[in-house]
Amino acid sequence: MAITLNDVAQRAGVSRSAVSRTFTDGASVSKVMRQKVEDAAIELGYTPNFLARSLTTRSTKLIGLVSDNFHNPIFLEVFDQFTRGLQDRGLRPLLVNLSETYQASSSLRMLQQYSVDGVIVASSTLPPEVSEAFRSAGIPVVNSFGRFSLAPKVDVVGIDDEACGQIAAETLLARGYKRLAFLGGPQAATSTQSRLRGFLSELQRAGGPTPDITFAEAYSFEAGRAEMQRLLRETTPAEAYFCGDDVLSIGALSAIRDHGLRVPEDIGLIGVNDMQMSGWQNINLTTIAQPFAEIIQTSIDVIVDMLHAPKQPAQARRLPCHLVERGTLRARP
Amino acid sequence: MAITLNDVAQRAGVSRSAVSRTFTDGASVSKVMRQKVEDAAIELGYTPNFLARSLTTRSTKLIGLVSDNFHNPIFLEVFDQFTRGLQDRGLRPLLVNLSETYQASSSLRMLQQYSVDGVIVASSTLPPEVSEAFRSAGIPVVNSFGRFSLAPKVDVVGIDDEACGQIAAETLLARGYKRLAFLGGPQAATSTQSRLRGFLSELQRAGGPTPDITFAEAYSFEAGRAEMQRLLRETTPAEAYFCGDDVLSIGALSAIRDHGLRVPEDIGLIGVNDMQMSGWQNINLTTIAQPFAEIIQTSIDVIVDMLHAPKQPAQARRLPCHLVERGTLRARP
DNA sequence: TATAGCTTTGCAACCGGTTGCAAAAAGTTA
DNA sequence: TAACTTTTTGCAACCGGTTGCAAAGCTATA
Repeated sequence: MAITLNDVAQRAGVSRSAVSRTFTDGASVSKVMRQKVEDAAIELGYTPNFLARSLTTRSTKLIGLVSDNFHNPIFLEVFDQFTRGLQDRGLRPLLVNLSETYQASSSLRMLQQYSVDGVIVASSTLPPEVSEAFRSAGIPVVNSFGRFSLAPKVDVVGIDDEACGQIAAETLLARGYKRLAFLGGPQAATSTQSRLRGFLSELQRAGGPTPDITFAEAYSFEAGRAEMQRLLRETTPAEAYFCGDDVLSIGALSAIRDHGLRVPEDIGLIGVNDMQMSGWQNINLTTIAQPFAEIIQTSIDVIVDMLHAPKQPAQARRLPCHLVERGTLRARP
Repeated sequence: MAITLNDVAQRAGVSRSAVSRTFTDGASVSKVMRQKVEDAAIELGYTPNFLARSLTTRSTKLIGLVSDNFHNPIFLEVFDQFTRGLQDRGLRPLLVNLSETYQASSSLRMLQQYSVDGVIVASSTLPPEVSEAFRSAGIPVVNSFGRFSLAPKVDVVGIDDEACGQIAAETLLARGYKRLAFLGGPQAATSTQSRLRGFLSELQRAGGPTPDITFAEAYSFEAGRAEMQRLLRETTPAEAYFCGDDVLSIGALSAIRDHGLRVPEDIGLIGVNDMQMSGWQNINLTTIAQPFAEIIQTSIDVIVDMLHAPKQPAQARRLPCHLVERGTLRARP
């Protein structure tokens, strides 16, 4: 069926090794030999089989890209940038979608069977153990969008979630809001916890109010909407909410408007992420931007480095966030 | 490093073939042999190398998932369902992101080198030649979201774009709109052309008006917004617009509201896709739903069938769309 | 108990490549 | 031209598996 090394060798009247060498950088082949082989190869339409090659070179150029975030719109941008970045470096993303029916443990086994060169775990909600399992299995791994830690067991590239909470607190205080609230993502998510911690500590430091604290079931529109509906029904709403992320904020926004209240006049809202849609004029959400491009670039750099020099001590990197002002917070008093 | 067949064979004191057979369904192994091997395998933590295996079995279970739609939010849902569907059948998606810097031709070469078992081209904008190239190379391929044709050169699973245009026309006429317009996606996109054709032919059949016709630069929020801004500035707007897709509609919606007009009171809008966000209360777009789940399921079924019985004659399947009524068209008069 | 028939097993070749090694070829130097 | 280097080449073994084939082991039958 497909053209192999042997076919080319035979056609060119040379040894198999000769053919192999012309397709291996840095191997010793004379000009005339190379010419002969290349002619035959072009004639037959030969292209070397990467998988067979990987058997001896021990490198497949396959990178497992595992995530459980196939519902949050920001992840389309994330996948876009990851796939392009990997492609640019000659690496191939093998996509893994974790869910109830497909556990992290089976993905480890699977990625092992495919001899991936490395794994990128792209998720702000998966527990660190998922990434750690890859490292224990001897597979280079980086956890993108993971939680910062001073003594990480695997390499992590993410934002400074605490600083993020801090920025939210500063911003809301500077706008003169008095009754504040935190409307987080799922309570178990590592990102939610850290953002809350930063938010609280900055409020305390600045002598601000003690905020109400609630959590949505997920980082999703529906969850944000449902939780905000509950708050509007059962409580006296705060003046401004720091929401776990943008999609949650947009859900909350819709609940507030449905309830007949105006944003930012009656209630202020600030999110996290700065996803594309937050900039859409009919949403126009004030939010704290994550540096997606940098996180992804850095993650790829880290994994590429590991391919060449495996088993350096793990390092956690946190990249800075910044405020993006739009229309869901009132102006400075 | 990794545990191989040999290690297990040695540990269990049996031949390599015996080990191979215990890990191959349908091979002949006695109970006691299987036990011995499995014990040794578990002890050593052995798991067979899929790539080495693929060399002789000629099946990698790798499926190329190629797309150029990494910006339209619906594609996150699409990737989610594709990856899950493939995983459920033991197939692995090798993701390819086509762009200016990464052409279809290099992706063909690349996927050949990785001996993928098949390819899914998921795009409503790529020309048919992209899919056809895979078929010519002998790789089973299905074009998801591709354009219907009576004599397709490759298998296609998509919606009936013409019927879609027809539904739009019927709906707008039934609502009593008189001045209609088509605001399409990129003029070159196959989907745009067919939707327009169906729209026009139904208007004509029903004795409706002749609509204005314009095209946005892309299926994107910005493009829809820009084109609608231009229309509002330079023309007398129509009473209702049939927009190329939802994300385009949402862009148009934002332009209309910014211009001080109300939807649906001043201008009506109907999209195509029914992506998640269209249902969000702050958008609430009337639209024509694509049966994403069915298209994806069918695509996977088709490719799986091809793995077992390759080179059947190509077939184009079109799945029905349906209207989803929300808030951007006025009620029946 | 010998014989036929079926199952289980190991040998060895193969899948499509790479690579260490030694022989052959080509290039240098005296 | 002989002796010595350096480069190029092919052989053969190997990467981690699978599989056709024939020999070995079992069971059933006469």
